[in-house]
Amino acid sequence: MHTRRLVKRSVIGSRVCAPGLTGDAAPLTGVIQAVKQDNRDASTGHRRNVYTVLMQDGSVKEYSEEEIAQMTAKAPLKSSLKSTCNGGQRDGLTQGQNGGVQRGEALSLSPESTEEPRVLEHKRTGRALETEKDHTRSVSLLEQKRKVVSSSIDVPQARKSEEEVDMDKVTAAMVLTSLSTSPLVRSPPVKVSEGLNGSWKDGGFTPSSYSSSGYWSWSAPSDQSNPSTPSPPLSADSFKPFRMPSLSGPPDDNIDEHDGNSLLFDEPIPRKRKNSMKVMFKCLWKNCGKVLSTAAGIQRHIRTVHLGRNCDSECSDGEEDFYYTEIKLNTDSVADGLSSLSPVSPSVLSPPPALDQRQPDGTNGTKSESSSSTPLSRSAPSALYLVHTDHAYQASPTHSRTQGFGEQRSQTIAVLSSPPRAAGSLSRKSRGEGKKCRKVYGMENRDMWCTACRWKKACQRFVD
DNA sequence: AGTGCCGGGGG
DNA sequence: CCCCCGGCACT
Repeated sequence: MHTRRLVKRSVIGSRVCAPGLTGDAAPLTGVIQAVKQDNRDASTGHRRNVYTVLMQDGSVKEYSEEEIAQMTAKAPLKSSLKSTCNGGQRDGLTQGQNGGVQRGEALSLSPESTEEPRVLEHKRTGRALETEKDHTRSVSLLEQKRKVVSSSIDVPQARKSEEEVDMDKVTAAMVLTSLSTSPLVRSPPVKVSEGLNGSWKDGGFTPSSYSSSGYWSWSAPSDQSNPSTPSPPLSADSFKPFRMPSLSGPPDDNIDEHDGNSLLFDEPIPRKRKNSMKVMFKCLWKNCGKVLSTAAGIQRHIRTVHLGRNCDSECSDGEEDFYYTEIKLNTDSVADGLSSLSPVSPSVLSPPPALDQRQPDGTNGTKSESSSSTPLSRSAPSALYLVHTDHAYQASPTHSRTQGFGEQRSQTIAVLSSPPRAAGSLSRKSRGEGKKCRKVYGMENRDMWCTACRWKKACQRFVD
């Protein structure tokens, strides 16, 4: 099917690889300037297209459809052009995650696919035309490319060189395009997030712009409801700036990303995503629940307030880590995309409220709503927290310290910020899922439980 | 079945 | 109060 779709559409602006006047010896690349149908000329009787190509050397030539197709298809060398132009193979390669299906088609290059190049082209000029006609396809390709960006593929380079060669006026545009483009792709989770974290975290919260790694969402405003497409895309605006240089190099980026595109494509391209995350640090000390925006702050808080140490961080033995938890709030729409339940309301973004509700002593009835142990558990989340928890033992420092019960540190857990169970039973909230004395100490050590647990009351030690 | 804890009891 | 437990809601 791809062939059908690929071809026959406007290819103006597409680059092609054509044999020089002398033949294959010196292949030239050129840009299709016009296409016309020529019935008369067809020796075979059926009509065919004649492409007017502006060659890199400035000359203008006309080629029949077949000629162009062949040129591109035949010489391996030239194929570079092809890939350069359309990036088709890349698309196929990188599909991994989602949307593998449709992309697959892009992969195969048939002779006809010669025209595919134009897809790429839309970076520059020809895009408007093709867009209109074949935007659907274009979009998918773009998407793919975007996704692929990070992957290491040699294609890019080839393309680049080609472009340099044949692009004259277009070159500039290309460069700009590639530089500013695609948001892309999978962000190396950890790295990115950390880096970003620090920055915004310290400065107060900046609700939007942080993209978390691991989660992507596609919530294009206009069409998040595309259940069938698992693919996501992702990209966060914030990435743009650095992404190019480091990740994939200019070449692959490709594509779209220009405003122009967005205008041209009426389809919402999932690219501009905002994955925003916030990181908060919550004190886990019994009945404290203080939430600070910086790790240092929370550590200091714990050190001074709970551990009774006044010295600076130097004298810290790291114990503070056990008493606070890092919470990442993912404001983006993973939730809405995945859970498809409720549209996200911005209001939910602020973590504090959610956290606060339960910290009080747990007796007011709202205590355990967010679970720290079940990832993505609740339904209809509007935002989600990634809780990075270190231990929650705030019990008696001496105890936990020396005994070291579960030493599992750093578990990353996702918790939803919106009141999970609102929908369900009103009377009873779901029970807290965090560690409780019983779990931590076991029935054998019941005497070590907090009194509340002993009384079968809401645990006050491990308040989640 | 195991767990969390509300709502009630007894001292 | 302190301590304990029946029993329900959840997982």
